[in-house]
Amino acid sequence: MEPEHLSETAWRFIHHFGEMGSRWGISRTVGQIYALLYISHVPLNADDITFLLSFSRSNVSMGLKELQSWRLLRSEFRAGDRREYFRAPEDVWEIFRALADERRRREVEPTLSILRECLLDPKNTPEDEHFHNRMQAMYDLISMANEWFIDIQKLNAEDLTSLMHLGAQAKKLLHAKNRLLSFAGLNKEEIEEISDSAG
Amino acid sequence: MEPEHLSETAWRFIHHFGEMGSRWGISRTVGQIYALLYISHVPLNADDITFLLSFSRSNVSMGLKELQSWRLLRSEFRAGDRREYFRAPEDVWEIFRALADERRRREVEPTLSILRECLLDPKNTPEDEHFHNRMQAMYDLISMANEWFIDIQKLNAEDLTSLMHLGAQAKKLLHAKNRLLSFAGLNKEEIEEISDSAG
DNA sequence: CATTAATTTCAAAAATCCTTGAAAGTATAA
DNA sequence: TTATACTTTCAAGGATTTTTGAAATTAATG
Repeated sequence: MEPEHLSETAWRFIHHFGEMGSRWGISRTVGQIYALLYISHVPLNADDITFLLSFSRSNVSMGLKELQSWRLLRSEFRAGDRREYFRAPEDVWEIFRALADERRRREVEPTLSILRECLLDPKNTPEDEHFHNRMQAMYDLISMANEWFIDIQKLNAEDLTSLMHLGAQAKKLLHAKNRLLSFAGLNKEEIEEISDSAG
Repeated sequence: MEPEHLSETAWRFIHHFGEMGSRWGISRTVGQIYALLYISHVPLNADDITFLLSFSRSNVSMGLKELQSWRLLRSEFRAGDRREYFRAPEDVWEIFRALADERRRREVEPTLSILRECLLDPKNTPEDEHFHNRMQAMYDLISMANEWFIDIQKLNAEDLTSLMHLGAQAKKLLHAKNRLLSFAGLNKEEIEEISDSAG
């Protein structure tokens, strides 16, 4: 059972994500394959993808392999059919999280390692001193963002939504909460306890 | 006055950021030029960069032009010297913010436009319906993250730090605050007022 | 075990992206 | 105005990345 050809709209979507992928270190092909799997209402096998996107079979195979290395695919087999069927996870936040986490591991962590190494090197001149400070500043920011993402990653889609809508206002909240609790005459430990129980 | 050659450590740093750049849609050269400017204790002109990194003069010129298009450079002139001297902003958060904002404008906004267009297209079949829902889900997440970043961008480095350290706990705070204010017998408007004044 | 179905590997071709030097452009100084 | 110092443009060449088809591999079936 061959799948139908793609609609005009579907192709526009797929094409755009191919282009975007190529700006993000993922090849055009891989971007398009993923976009197709993302919008498909039914899991697809490699031949379906080859047919729908007109790539070579081997290109599709390599693309699927790469997507799997990013942990971005689910796959299944069917009775009486040897072929493997692929699909993208339902939840967009889950997809984004997988992608971001993999980049974190492949790119951010190695960068932090290099920075740590460089920070250990001896400082012989005032220029070295300056260099050291700049690297430290960069290390601090990347490290903080890295930790932050590890933390955020634990949230489900709903909690993420409320946190994001909170946005920059979260800072205000912290102040407001502490002020209120001070009014109420509570001490630090009691504040923490209430915060925890409210999660 | 020629600048000295780069130290071993400096070269390691520059080389790594060149490689990283090439995974992020910025060419190796451009990545290295920026890394050099970032760690330099003194502003550099195009010839200094050519000398230190051994690229062609024209490559450096184009690289600097690209970095300027990303709003990542400061430049200055000196009395009795026609050459333009470049440097990176001091504040790493400012750099990151400029980079992220430019990507937001160049990549995220166009993606949202395409999605909006696709979402307007007619839904003729159940497959179209499914496709529509998936695009809507993606639109919602990207749009939310986009708004969030616009919001976060306004923060200075210090406030960013406290917000990030707050991390996923911010959600708890929201609940804790509302509970406490309820205890205190305040209504919604009063809560907002206190939150605002505490910023 | 041999056959068939499906997938993967890999080296070469194609496409894309990056770098260069020569030439043109711009602006200051004499 | 001409000479000089510096910067930018651009087409050609070089390097890297992507894509492909043929051949090898793996795995299920009769």
